[in-house]
Amino acid sequence: MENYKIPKKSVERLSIYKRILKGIMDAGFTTVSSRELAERAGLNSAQVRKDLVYFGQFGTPGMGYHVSILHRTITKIMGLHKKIPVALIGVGNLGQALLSYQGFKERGFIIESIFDNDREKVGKIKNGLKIMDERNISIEIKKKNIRVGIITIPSSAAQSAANKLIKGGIKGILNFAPIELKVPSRTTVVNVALCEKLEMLSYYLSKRKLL
Amino acid sequence: MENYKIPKKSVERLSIYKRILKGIMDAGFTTVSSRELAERAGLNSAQVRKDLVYFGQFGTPGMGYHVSILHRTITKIMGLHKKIPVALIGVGNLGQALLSYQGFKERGFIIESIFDNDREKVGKIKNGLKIMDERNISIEIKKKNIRVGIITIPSSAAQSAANKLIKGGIKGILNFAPIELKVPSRTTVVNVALCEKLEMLSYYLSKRKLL
DNA sequence: TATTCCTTGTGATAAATTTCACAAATCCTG
DNA sequence: CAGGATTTGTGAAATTTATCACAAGGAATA
Repeated sequence: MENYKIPKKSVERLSIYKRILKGIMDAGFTTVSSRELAERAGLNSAQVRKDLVYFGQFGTPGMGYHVSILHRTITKIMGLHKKIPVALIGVGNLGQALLSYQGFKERGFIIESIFDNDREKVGKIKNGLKIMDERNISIEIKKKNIRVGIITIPSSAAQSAANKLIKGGIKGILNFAPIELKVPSRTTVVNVALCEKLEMLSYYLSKRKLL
Repeated sequence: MENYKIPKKSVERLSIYKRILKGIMDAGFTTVSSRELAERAGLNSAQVRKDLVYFGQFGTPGMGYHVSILHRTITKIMGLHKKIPVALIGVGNLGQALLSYQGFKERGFIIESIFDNDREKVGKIKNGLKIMDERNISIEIKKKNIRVGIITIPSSAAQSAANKLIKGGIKGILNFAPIELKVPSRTTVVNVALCEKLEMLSYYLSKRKLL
C-alpha cells in the first residue's frame, strides 16, 4: 500500500506468516495474536506487528488479528490470487521436478512453456508440454504473453537464456543457476541459492567439528 | 579462526566469493582485488575485505588476493574439502532431482541412503541406492554414521522424519519442507525456502503492477 | 457501566550490518 | 632506489533492522 521502502526481509516474512496463518485457519481458529504468530515463526512479536503495519492496520487491540481475513489480505498483497503464466528454461532433473511441483500450481504459477537446448530433448513431451528449443524463447514467450521465467540450466548457459527471456519481455526470473544474472532494472530476479545453502550447512558443521 | 561472532550473511557471501574465485581462476588470472570481487558479486569492496578478514588476513596491499590460494582457503574454511555422507528423506520429484544433482557430489556431499514412506517406492532402486522405509532412518544412519540429512517430503511428515534423524544422531539438516523444524540446539538446520522465494517474486511483480 | 485484562501500533532505543575514508603496506616504473 | 600508483585492513560514521516498552483501544466479566 504505502510507497515507503519496505524491507526485503519483511516481504520474505510475509510469506512465512501466510503459511502459519493457513495452519491456524485449518485448525479452526478465527483470531491470532502477534505473540502467537511470533512464537510459531521464531520471531519477536513487535517485529510481526511492525511487518504487518507496513501493509496496513489489520489488528484489533485486545483481540489480535482475524486469521482468515489476514491470510486473504496477505495473499492479495503478494499477488498470489491471480494466475501467472510461467516458462521453464531447462528440463533437466531439477526442471522436471519443478514441473511436477504442486507448490507452483497452488500459488497460481502455471508452467505453460518449457525449453531446453539439448537436441535429444527438444520435441519430446513432458507433463503434457512439448519441449521447445531455447532459440525460440523470445518469440514464444512474447506470443504467449508469459511474465515469469524459471531458469534451471547450468550457469554457463544461464545468462544467454536470461537475455532471450528479457528480449521476449519477461518481467521476473526465478533463477536456480549459481550466477548473478545481469538484467535491466525493469526485470526482477530472485535467486534460489541451492549450493550456497548447502555450503553454509557445511560451514556450520565444520566449525563445530562435526564433520 | 576467530571465535567472535561471524555474521551469518558473511558466511553466505563466502560461498559467493568462492564461486567467483573459481571463475577467475579458470580464466587464468592469479590475483584479484577486493574491488573486482565486489563488482562481480554486486557488493561494496570494503564489505568483501571485512568478510574475508573474519577468517584471516589473506591479502597483499597493492596486489590483492591470490586467487587459487584464497579459493582453497575458503573451501577449507567451509569444510568442503572432505566427503560428507548424506541421507535423503523423500524420493519424490525433488528428491530424485537432488539425487542426480552434480552440485552435491562436487561439494563432497555423498548421498548414501535414501528413504521414503511410500510402500510402492520402498525396495526400489534409484541411482544405485535401495529406497528404505522411513521407519528405519534412525538405525540406518547410526549404522552408516551419516551426518547430514536432506528433507524433501511434505511439511506434514517433515517433523517426524527430523525426529528420526535426530534420534539417529544427525548433525545437520538441509530442509526443503516449508516448516520451522524443532530440533535440539546441537543440530544445525538450514532451510531452503523454495515457496517463499517464489512468493517474493510474485510480490515484487505485483507491486509493480506487472502481473 | 465500571473495571480488569489483553493486545495493538508505535516512538524510542539498541543491535547489527554496511559504507566511508585513510594510514600503512606493497608493487611497479623509470 | 625514489616516487607514484595500488590495494589492504580497519576505526569511525552511517544506515538498516530488530527489540523494548508503553499509551491507547477494545474485549470480557461482573
